[in-house]
Amino acid sequence: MIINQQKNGLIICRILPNSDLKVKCVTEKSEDKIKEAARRIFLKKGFDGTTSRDIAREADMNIALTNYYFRSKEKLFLEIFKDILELYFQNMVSILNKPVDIKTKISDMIENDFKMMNEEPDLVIFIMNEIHKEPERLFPDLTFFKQIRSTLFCKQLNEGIANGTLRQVHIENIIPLIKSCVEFIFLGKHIHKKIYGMSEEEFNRYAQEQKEHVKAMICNYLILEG
Amino acid sequence: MIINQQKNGLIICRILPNSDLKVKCVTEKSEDKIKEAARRIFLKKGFDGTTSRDIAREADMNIALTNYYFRSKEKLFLEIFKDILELYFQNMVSILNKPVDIKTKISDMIENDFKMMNEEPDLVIFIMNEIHKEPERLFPDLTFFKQIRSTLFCKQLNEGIANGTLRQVHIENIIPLIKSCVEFIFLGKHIHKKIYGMSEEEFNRYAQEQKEHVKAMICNYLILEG
DNA sequence: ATTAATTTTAAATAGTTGTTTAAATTAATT
DNA sequence: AATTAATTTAAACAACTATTTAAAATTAAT
Repeated sequence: MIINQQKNGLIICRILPNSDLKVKCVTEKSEDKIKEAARRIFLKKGFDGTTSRDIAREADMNIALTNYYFRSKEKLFLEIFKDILELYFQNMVSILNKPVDIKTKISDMIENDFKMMNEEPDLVIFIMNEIHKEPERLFPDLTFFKQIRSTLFCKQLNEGIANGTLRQVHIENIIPLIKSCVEFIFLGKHIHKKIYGMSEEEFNRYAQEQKEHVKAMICNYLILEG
Repeated sequence: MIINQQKNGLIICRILPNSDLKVKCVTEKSEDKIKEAARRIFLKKGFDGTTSRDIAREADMNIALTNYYFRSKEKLFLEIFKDILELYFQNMVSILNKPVDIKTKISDMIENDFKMMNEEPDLVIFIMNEIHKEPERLFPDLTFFKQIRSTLFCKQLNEGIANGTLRQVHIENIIPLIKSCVEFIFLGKHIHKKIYGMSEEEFNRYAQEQKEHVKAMICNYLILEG
């Protein structure tokens, strides 16, 4: 048997005519295929805009399988939503805990947000919109939220305030300052392009500019000179 | 006839028994009732989450009337969406044109955003989400967008940059800085309350704090000290 | 007062929604 | 190889969707 690994992840097995080998194609589990397809569609269209048939079509699966594996559209959504929320926050918390100085950390946070908004442009508006529409159903026992208050960043902030190198700002004030300025222009990407007459390339340049302004502005404000 | 104007806008007319006067009760036009009801529901649930029956129920009108007056749910939505976009932008442009110094104007912008987010908490997330989902259908001939580039604020910014009192920042960079920090914490109001364990009152205090930080931070950055 | 136009109504349209069924197929276990 | 379990299928379900119809009720015009 000759095996050629291909670029796109497929494995092609050429079996000799007189071989008694059998090939078991271990394809992705149906459950996972559905969940990934649903994630894509939910992110793009939101819960209300997504139909069971949209998901089945995207996953290339029979319409009944969503309910076979996940019991209902709602249950599937809640599973996916929890994953997305955890991803979003774990990412943030792990940067807040990095052993670097506070200026670098602010820069890292902003760079990370910038990267995320480019790679997953639907993610933040999706989270915000779904929570805004129905705040209660989407917060089960997500205790990992409280982690932020015990991150290294929080400790660094308090120390800096204590020894007079940082301005007296609460953690809940400074983090939104860091996150909002970059995320906002991506949240309203189409509006901004329209208002200021920017092409895709021009927007990208503009977003880069904005990123640097935000870094400078926040550090200017937070870090006290002499 | 004795007329008493009431607090809630109702007018009560008491007609004397032997009077030959007739009272014509000019109630709100059905078309307007539907549009206003639709506006409320669309803002709360979004286009996909709103059904024709939701609108009819909210307006207390027959289900067929929406299509009688507006031809379709889509047409009604587009009309309302255009109104909302214009309201949002005209409000902003009129502040940008106010004959006050740039520091006051930044403060006014932030105060206005703060007020708006409190009074119409669904407005900004609604605009962003609907445009994000379907950018093309929602921009017909909205040329009023370009107004921003010719506001007094823009002129003041360029003058300040020219005479060295202001940092060299493009208009498209500074306006999102002003708007994002306040709007963002309201966009994610429920998330922020959850993360930092805030009650409604605590959130309001926190939002006030944030507002003042943002004012100071932006002015610090933009306005260069002698 | 009669006619014409407008507005409102209940009912029906055809299509879509999330979900279920029961049979068919495949895989795992004995 | 036979039996059991797990997966997949096509078809159906009732409820709901946006929209239309045609008749009724109301208002305006003559």
